[in-house]
Amino acid sequence: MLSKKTRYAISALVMLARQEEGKPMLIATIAEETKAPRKFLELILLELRNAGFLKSKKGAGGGYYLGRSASEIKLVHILRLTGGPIAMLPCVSLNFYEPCEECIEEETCGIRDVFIEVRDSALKILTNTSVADVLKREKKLMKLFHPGKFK
Amino acid sequence: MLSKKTRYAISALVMLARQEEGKPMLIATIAEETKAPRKFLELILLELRNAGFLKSKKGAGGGYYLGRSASEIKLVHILRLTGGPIAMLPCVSLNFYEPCEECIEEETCGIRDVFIEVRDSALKILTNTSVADVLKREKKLMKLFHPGKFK
DNA sequence: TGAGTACTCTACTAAATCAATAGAATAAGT
DNA sequence: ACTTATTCTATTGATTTAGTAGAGTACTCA
Repeated sequence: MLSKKTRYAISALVMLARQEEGKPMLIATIAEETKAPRKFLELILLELRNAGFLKSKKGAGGGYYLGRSASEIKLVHILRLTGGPIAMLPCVSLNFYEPCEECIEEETCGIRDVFIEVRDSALKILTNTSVADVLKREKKLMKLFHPGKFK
Repeated sequence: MLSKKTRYAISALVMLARQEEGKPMLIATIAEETKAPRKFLELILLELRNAGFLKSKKGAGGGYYLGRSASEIKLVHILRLTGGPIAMLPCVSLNFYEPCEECIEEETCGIRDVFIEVRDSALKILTNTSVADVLKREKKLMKLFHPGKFK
């Protein structure tokens, strides 16, 4: 399961991508719209900023805006930054690897072999999907479920 | 990430499948080989038994043995039983579903849409892989890494 | 230039979950 | 009967996640 932290991070980035134009948005506004506790969100936005995904402006008229184009920010980057390992076992994690305590020999472990496959299939989707793609999906779904509101 | 509980459950089942023949195996033996704490493993085996994956015999010469053929026990069954949701978000979980608190409308949520795809790709592998398949993979890997020991 | 706005940073606390332990009860075999 | 071994309930400890508090810093605009 993704942590709330990761969930809020994705929501915030999608939100800022929707806004586009590079216009700064207040933490307070993002918090309200994504239903994240304001102070908690601050920490998350800060982390995203330090990693270069966001930029910020202080003072009146300030706020957060995307630090790079929405199509360059892949979901896998967000997950990794906010600490969620993608793999289901430590011994198959690329970025949070830890040797398996239970099995005798990693290379010949059948369990590990299966979960490498699971990891790869998830990774493939998450590395190919950007924040911009999420927006595209959103639009596609809107047309599908509320055809009247669009043409 | 899978919980230790799930990890121990899979290991135990694979272990018992390797033994086959329906000969009962002591908790103590399984615990030793899978490096699981004995008392903790007891709880897990009990749960597997109550779900029908294992059978047990009390008294001298007793122990645990497979309750059904190794090829019928799919990994997805074990994960679900021992409590690990497969999905990365509650709102896309088939067995542990909870409505999303953050988004306005589930059907048109782009984030959800992506994670449905991730879930399905994992599910496909886990429903198609049985404990028997894990053993097969193990053997294949053994031949690959230790070709001398086999013919 | 100064008043107010809004991000930045460090430290702490609360809650939930996971992992493990303890010990008594029950059942089966010899 | 006595030993072996599973069954079941309850409790504890450790770790992680989620959220809170508050002081500090930088910037904008009038």
